[in-house]
Amino acid sequence: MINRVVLVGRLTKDPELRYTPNGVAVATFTLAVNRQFTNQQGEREADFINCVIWRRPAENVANFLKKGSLAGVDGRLQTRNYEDQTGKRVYVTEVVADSVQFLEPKNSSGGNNYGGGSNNRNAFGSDQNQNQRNNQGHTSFDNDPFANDGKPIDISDDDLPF
Amino acid sequence: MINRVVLVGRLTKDPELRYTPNGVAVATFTLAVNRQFTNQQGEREADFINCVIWRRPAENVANFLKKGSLAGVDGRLQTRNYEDQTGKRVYVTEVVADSVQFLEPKNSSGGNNYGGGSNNRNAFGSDQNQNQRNNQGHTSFDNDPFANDGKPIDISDDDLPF
Amino acid sequence: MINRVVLVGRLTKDPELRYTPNGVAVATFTLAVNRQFTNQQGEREADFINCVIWRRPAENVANFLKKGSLAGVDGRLQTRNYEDQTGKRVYVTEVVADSVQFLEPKNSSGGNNYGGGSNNRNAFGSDQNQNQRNNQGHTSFDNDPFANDGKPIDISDDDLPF
Amino acid sequence: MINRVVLVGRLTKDPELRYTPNGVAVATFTLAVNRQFTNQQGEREADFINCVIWRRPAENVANFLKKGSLAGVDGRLQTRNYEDQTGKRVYVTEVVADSVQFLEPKNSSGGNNYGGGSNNRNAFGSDQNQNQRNNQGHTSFDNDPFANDGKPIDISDDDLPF
DNA sequence: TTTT
DNA sequence: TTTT
Repeated sequence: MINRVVLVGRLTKDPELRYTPNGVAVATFTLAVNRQFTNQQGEREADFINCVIWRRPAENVANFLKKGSLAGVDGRLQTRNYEDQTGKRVYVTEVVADSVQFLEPKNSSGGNNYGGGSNNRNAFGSDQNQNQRNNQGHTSFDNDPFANDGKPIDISDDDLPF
Repeated sequence: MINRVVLVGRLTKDPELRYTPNGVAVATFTLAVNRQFTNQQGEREADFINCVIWRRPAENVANFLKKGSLAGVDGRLQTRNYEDQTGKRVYVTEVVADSVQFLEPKNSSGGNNYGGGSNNRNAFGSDQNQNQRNNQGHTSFDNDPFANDGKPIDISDDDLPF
Repeated sequence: MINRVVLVGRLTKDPELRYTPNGVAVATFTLAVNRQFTNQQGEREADFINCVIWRRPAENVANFLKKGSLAGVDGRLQTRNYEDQTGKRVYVTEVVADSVQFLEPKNSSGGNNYGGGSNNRNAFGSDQNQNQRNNQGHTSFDNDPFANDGKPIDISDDDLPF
Repeated sequence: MINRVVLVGRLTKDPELRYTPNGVAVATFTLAVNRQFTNQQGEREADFINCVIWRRPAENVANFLKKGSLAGVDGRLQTRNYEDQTGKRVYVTEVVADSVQFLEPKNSSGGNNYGGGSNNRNAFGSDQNQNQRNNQGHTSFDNDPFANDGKPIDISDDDLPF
């Protein structure tokens, strides 16, 4: 059956890189996609779409994108559900990316900081994401890749698309 | 920015047709889209994707699709959030359809009942959705089109895409 | 860069199955995709879009689709050019399918013949495409997969997407 | 039926803006979309896809895009055919854009010239496209919007999508 | 809360 | 050269 999504938008935060117990990389990020039309208050709203990407491109995403980066995603919609702390079932819809395109101009450093993000991607110094970026000290997880806090959910190596 | 979704799948239930206080039709339905590959247990899983369509095509959807119907959707991803009964914020991602294509063969009546649905679309007799289908006794609403129970959320005429 | 096409339409003819000199299967077919709106003469026109699919799914297409079959295509646009008999350069745009979905109902045999096609897919008897369908007597080619007549063009194993 | 195309690529030349006899604007341009994978010679090839856009957005395209600009297109595939000078029928596949997104950074002037294009969009001085850009001296046409030379083909107001 |  |  057909299931295809194409998005172009900006990352709302730096991407998160994690590893399954089997060592498979998975990056998650949220794209803010501005709507074409303004609402009745004349504001241009945005949709905030959670995206997941696996394996090698996950590491590229973590290395080359940051908060504010313009990116294109070609992927498919996936639904999951899990039980939250209170025992309530939570339904999640996210985009599993087949590929992510980096749409920032190459020389998009320094001045073009887009007002956010750590921006020390290629820089030395303290970076709280550094260990993940460098693929050491893998943050292994067996749960929701969008959860920071390690509540066990249902993502494991089983979710690998291939 | 680019936000495009194309799906082909089957309705998990009969579509729901409602009307905003201003009398604008909106239909909601969920598409089950079978995944291309089987999981590690060898099962073919599906994604269950909530869809919304407005105005005239909403009435067509309510009239021509039912549980089990094969349909194609061309639309965009939309995110919303609202507070549930317990005060918890719920995040929703759904597809706002620009168009819905009916992929059932024309003569898909009688024998081809696909084992589900009320299937009295053009028939007489008791149909709990009949009043909506016939566009009388409009179920007006000012809330989540996916909620059956009228808890006020955030969809109103403001959400009309044009 | 992003290059994505999704189509649903009907085959204008039985698909053509060929093999590269290296034995790689490639199927070609044209989808008639009816336009949403009628023209000023009130006619519903169609676009006729050439599609190519490689390898295993190519053989599935040849085996399961025929003239008039409803099919969905998820793929990308490709452009090529070649010199025709008269030395004129011809520019071609076609869709390279990643996947093709068969949208005919399973029991779409007998009565549902859609007035065209050989329709002896699973049948015995004379079938002029049989040798291709059965993967014997491979029609090897080193040219335009849409050309019936073997004029050498530019498609070879080099064109394999992976 | 479903017919959807999404592209991100760079304009191979400045867009061409024309007007139908009825004064409807139409812009044409070609997008170079780099392929994801390199060919057997290790080169990254591109597909060159002709695009058309009508009415108001056509004028925006002519005003804001030029050779080398990064742009996204959301549209549908269209096929046409016409008879060339020699009486030979020529088949054309192009993308009719519903919307075009400008993906260049705002401050993409001066230094960021991307090595091509006239780049005097907002500048004074000789610009062979100026009259078109300024919407005076409309280049009316009743033929192929991709032909520079006015050979009558088959595009007229009839081709307006709405 | 899920379809064939 | 076009499908239902």
